[in-house]
Amino acid sequence: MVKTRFAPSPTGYLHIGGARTALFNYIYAKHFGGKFILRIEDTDSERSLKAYEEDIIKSMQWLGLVSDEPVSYQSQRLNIYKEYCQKLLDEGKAYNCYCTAESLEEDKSKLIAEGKKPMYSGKCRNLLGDEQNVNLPHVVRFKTHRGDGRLTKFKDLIRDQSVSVNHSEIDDFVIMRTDGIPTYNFAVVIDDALMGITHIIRGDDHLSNTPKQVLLYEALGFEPPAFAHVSMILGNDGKRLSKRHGATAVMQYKNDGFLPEALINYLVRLGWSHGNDEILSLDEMIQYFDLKHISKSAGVFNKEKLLWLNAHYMKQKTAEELVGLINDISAINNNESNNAENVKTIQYSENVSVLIDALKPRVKTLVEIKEKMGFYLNEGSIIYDMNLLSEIDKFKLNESDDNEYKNSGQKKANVDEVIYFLNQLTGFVKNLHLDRLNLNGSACVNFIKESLDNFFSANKWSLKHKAMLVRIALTGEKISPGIYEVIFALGEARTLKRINDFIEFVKNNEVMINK
RNA sequence: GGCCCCAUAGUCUAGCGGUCAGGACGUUGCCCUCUCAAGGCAGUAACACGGGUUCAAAUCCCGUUGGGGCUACCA
Repeated sequence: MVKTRFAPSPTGYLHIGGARTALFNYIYAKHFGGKFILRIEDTDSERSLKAYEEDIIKSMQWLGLVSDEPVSYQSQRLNIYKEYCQKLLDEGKAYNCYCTAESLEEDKSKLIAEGKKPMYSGKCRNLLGDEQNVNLPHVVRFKTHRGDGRLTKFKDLIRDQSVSVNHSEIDDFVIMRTDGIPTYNFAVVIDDALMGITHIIRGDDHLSNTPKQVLLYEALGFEPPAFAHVSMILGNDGKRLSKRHGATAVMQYKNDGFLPEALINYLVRLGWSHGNDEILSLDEMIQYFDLKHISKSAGVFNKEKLLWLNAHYMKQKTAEELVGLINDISAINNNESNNAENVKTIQYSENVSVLIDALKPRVKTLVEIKEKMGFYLNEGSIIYDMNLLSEIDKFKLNESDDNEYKNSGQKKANVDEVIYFLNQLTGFVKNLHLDRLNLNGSACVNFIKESLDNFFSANKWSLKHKAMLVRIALTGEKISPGIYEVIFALGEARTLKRINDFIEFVKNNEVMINK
């Protein structure tokens, strides 16, 4: 049975590179009906943090990558590593090293100064029993085969070729630290072997470590698993992805309003392909995934494409689902920054439903939906911005002398005409009797559309020339969903109030408009 | 420095000896249109370089260049 694992160290948040590795492992195992497990490699007590551990687990959950076994922690398996270390010691495959960090550092800088490879001298390699005092601080080093001139090789499934390294390149590396905690290369081999991992899919930053691990598998009498090294994700400057390239933490994407299906889809296509397929559900990924089509070269993270995918997946959600998702992240984001405006949770209603459906094609993230609902969420009065005056200036009541206006060039809107129009609009809205209509959302929007169209044509007005004034009156913005939807979402009372408020705004700025 | 890995448009990629080098994001133009989007249509743009092998090379081999990784009592 195929069994894979994702083995992050809790020394940082789960970032998108790690998430992609986890995803590859997960869908590879599922493709073969196998198991996927999560193992926390917390052997670096200096840098490991509980908070990061929790972040990793939460991120994995959010992405839907569930471990088939309870999450394991290396810090809870110390006795196991000790046991195997002793075995190697007993068999003469490892030895205690009493060299101090200072003397090691000295040797190293000396070798570098001489232009030689900085490798361990092997000073403690052949200490006799009576030359040792295990009560003294010491590490355990693995006895490699330096000098035998042979190669250690392993096959990499992604490159579809063997990678080999000469033993002269492999140092007697430390497997057990002074404090009795194993190093990465040692613990990872024991865990993967004991946990029955059949395929190791990991970042290619581990490619150079693999020969050491293969040597360890042999010394321990374990069968090595299959290896597959995925190249790294780079930032847009071609450098290894880091915080300065913007968001890298998975949870940050959640909070920024991305859907997990979008992130997963983006990540799977960053380095893997299935012909020309771009949109893939988790099930489809599982069905089609293979190592053969994983790219060997590094990929650059491209947020534009992620946004495109996110927009795509948002369109597939119902308005009600989106409201739930938006409220969910608003709660989180508001804990961090207490912006009163955003604290409000959105109450789902038919008005909200129509509005969100109208907004869907206009946004790329959940956060953006809420931002663009601002005019609706704002229950008080709109503070009309002065930059709206330029739109008011363009207003012409009588459209038949369009050319006259254009040709006269300087002519500004006539405030009396603007107000006349707004008053007419008020009358129109009152006559709609929106509150008394018994229509569902889309039927009501249609009714508003027909009525407004009739109202305009009866006055020889066109939507084209009048819509903007209606829009800015009702929303305070130059950009909004269609005005029919806006009127429906706002409802009669708020629509009338805003028109009235806007009339006041126009009156108060008459001087500016006629300037 | 040494060792290892990688190389198709701005980006992600298809390709696995013979293709008009295909798709997607982006970008540009047009259509649609109450603004902005979305959508539709059209366009733009790539085999890093140099040698081989072969009738034929983006594809195979070798160099060069460029990028990345490892070289820890980090993972």
